[in-house]
Amino acid sequence: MEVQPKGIVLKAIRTHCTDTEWLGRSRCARCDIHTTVVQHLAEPEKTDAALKPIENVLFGNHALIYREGDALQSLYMLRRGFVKLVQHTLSGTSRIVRIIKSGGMFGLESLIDERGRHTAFAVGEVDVCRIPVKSIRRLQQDNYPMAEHLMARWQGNLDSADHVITHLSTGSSRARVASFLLQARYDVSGGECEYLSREELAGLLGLTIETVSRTLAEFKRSGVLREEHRAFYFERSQLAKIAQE
Amino acid sequence: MEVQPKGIVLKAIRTHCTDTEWLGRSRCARCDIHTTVVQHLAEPEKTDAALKPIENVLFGNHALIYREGDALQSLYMLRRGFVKLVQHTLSGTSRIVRIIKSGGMFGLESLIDERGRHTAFAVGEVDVCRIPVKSIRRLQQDNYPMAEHLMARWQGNLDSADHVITHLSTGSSRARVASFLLQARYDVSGGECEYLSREELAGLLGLTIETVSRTLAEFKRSGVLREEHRAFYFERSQLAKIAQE
DNA sequence: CGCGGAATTGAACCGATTCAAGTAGCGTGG
DNA sequence: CCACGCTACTTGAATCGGTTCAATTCCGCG
Repeated sequence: MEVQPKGIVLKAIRTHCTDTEWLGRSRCARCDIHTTVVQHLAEPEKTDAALKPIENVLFGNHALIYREGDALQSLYMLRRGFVKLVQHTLSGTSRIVRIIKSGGMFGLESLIDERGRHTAFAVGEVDVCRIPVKSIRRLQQDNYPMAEHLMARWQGNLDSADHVITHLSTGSSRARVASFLLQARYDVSGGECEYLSREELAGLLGLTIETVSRTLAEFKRSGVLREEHRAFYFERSQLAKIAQE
Repeated sequence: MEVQPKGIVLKAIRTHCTDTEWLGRSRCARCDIHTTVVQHLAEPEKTDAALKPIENVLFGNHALIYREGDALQSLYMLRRGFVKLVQHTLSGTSRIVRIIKSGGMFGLESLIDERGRHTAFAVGEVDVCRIPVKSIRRLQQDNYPMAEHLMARWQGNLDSADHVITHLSTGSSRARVASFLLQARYDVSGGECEYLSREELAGLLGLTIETVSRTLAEFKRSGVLREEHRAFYFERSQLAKIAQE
């Protein structure tokens, strides 16, 4: 229950928890993500009722969203920012299992048995929709094509987990860091690239902070990587070569 | 597309592909796994039609079930034995991403976009039901509570993947091997414990064959582990202590 | 019996970790 | 505005652990 991730300090927890009206229908209806979840609204009036309990919540960097073992009554849709899902190992260190990117969902396990599988932290400024399980069930009952979307989400998370196993937890430190940069860069849309700290990178790649730092430094020295204002720049082909070492 | 896992040789591929009658209804109806997938059969006659195309297939050890990148038209329910899901890394080596145990499902991605995410091999004698995506969709159309079961399966696979990340890909070789033994032993029901080869263990734990062999040998020497007739015996508490090193 | 694949064991090597020290960056308060 | 302190990051040197390469043993099977 109690999670004390080594070296990670929780900073601000700002939850601009809005009243139901503010977000209930007016916002959801025009949310670009909304359409991917609730499509083909055959009977809008029913949908509105189901959507009302959805809260829009903002978290500051390092904010705790939920803990491993928590009883989750909601799942989350990430509208902006990144969320890291952390599990602690038997030895007490913590391992980042997945990075959720905007548009992704997490806490889906709440639909199965409510037991949160990870501790979820905000990485940077984060904007989520907290969707009560009840809302989902209600939509499902009304026979909205909810299930298929959810299954696709599950598969997406599974793909992400498999990627961490195959590419970020296997091979030399050079290959892992390169693999991370390739897919991180690839997934960032819009240019602004808020990225993980060295410590978070270490937790995701199963390496130490020092090794990550050294590896990045070496990449920079050899000219395949540039770092400016907390953003990385590189040529894909060069890093791709390193990733397959 | 072409997968050539380093050092892994495909042996026999025996597919006792049965005619539709043999399995169609008579077998499915009394399959203990069947009930977990298709419950509450409101209209049995419709279900029968959907279940008919389900094939029961046997694979020998090391048999290839499908390849990474294949267009899957079916998903699989494992009735007996183990299946390993393998992905190849950028450097050409292969990594075991998940071990499916009897009762588990794999190839669920066929429901999303048909593209097989892994190469699936039989580990030992394997008995699967190959369920066409069409059958699933048909059941779903008829409003059977299929979706929830499938979501639970997805979550189960996700839990498994996360476990590989957190416990089998992190920490010392001693801790990883101990963690594997703990959960492997725990999951084996019925006593007979067909287990993975050293090579497969290495692929799952992200170690080399030699390291796995050495670690197991050390466990045996120090008295925490016994190996007889390809089965491991140990006291949970002792290995649990090692797992948290 | 002898073959071949899997597993074991040894020794040298290499790369990641560990421990320790130093630097850079940033917000706070004097 | 600078000084301070905190944290994140960097860098170095020594150590440790896993890999690599090579040789040997074990075991099932024709």
